[in-house]
Amino acid sequence: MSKGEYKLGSTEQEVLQALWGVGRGNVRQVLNEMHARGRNLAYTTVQTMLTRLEQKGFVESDKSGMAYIYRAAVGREEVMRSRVRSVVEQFFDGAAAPLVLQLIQTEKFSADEISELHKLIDKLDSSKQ
Amino acid sequence: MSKGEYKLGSTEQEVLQALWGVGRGNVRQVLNEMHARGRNLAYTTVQTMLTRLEQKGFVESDKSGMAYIYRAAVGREEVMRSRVRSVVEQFFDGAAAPLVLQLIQTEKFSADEISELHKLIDKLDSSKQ
DNA sequence: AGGATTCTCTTACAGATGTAGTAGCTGGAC
DNA sequence: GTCCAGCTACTACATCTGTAAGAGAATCCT
Repeated sequence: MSKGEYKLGSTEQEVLQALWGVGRGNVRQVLNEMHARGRNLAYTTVQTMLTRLEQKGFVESDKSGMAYIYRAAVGREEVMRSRVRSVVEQFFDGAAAPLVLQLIQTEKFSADEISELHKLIDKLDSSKQ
Repeated sequence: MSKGEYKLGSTEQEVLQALWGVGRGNVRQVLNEMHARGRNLAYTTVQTMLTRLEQKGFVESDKSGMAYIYRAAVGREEVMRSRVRSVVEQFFDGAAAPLVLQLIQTEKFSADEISELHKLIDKLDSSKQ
């Protein structure tokens, strides 16, 4: 089953994001990061979240002195890709291209971004045939 | 938080997808669609889901004779876009272009898809400057 | 009419999630 | 040595989700 498919509640996700933000740290540091991001939770709430995230395998910790130091056990990239995958599966029948098309049509891109895309696609193009 | 914001559980989503699939129909029809998609739930489970979806405003119904006929109150497109938006916010700081880049780099596209993309981007390109 | 079928309505219940209080341990300040 | 600030551990509890059974009403078959 490859991965238990990143099933997280929304607050859990926020905490994980904060942890990615700090890299590694104890509860307090993650809490502060959350605050910095405008999310106010109680110390113990963050603690609970980190514990649960650890139980689910998204986070690891080691005890250094009195406090536990937490760090993410899964990469941001990895989780992101899985989220994108899930959207692609659910809404585009597994094909990513239509999503790209839809993004290009709906979202506004700057000229820079466009030429960036251009380059990339050209590269794909030539490596393909 | 923001407004309504499509917050659905996973089974709720599946049921909504099935409802999009059938267009409009009663519980039984949605149930059948679910079965067709390989998802086996009890009749009453689907019923519960539809009721909850209605409470949340994702679905509407009207009584025709004995049975309720359900239909989605939100478009597939709309929900999809919101899901994509949420990924973009969470992982790309709100900018869609990086997601497109990441998709292009990670996913495999057929030659057809590539030329399709090509065309689209050319169009964007010229309409932009 | 009487049973079978099919709906809706009501109720249940376990597990996940969000949120947090309280108690107790511990290392440093004094 | 005592006290405090900070950390963990344990506990709590309301909601939300997934899943469904059972009761009762309308409809249909024969």
